[in-house]
Amino acid sequence: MKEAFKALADPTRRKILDLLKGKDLTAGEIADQFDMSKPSISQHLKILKAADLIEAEKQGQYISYHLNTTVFQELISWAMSFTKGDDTNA
Amino acid sequence: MKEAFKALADPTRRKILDLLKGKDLTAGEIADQFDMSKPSISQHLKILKAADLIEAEKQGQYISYHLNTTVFQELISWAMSFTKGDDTNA
DNA sequence: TAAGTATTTAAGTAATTAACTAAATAATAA
DNA sequence: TTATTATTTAGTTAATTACTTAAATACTTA
Repeated sequence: MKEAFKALADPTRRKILDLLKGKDLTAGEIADQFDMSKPSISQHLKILKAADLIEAEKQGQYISYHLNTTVFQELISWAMSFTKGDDTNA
Repeated sequence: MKEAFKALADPTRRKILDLLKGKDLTAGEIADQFDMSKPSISQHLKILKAADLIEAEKQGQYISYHLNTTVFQELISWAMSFTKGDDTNA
């Protein structure tokens, strides 16, 4: 989760996650949505992958990215522990 | 939420939030839990407050801090939108 | 009012981050 | 094999962040 919190701090990376909602996209398709160089987006993808928020799948000369929901679920549990008399994460 | 994501990226700030689970604490009581200068903790508290994750209440010469759960709830909704065929935040 | 305690603000610095361009790798197509 | 396309890695730089110490502010008590 430590990595995920840092990964989520950046607005470009959060927008990438939004783009991946519902549909998988290649690195290039993702980069096309930003006014930023492809290497910069590649770096962001690397950070999101290291945080286990996304997964990559090589398809020929393309690399397809998709969401990995497990860390989002952990995040929900974490946040819920602050909303009640819950001491799950104590 | 933008501010909250950045605030949550730092482990010291996440630990402060954990300390505030269940009980309110003064700035000094919080600082005592860390091997770090009081001004540094004060800065972290300022960032958490700016992100609406905590609220401050002046009590005489002390300042008492407590959690504000609203942003945590927003965070839960946000994270949930990634876990299903949900397009709430689309 | 003067002294002490609690906390913040200010100013400076070292480490980290996010961007860039150029070069490398990998797959496909001619 | 050579060229083209897709993507990443490497190296550099500017901006941001997280700390520090010193000074300022605010309240309490003698």
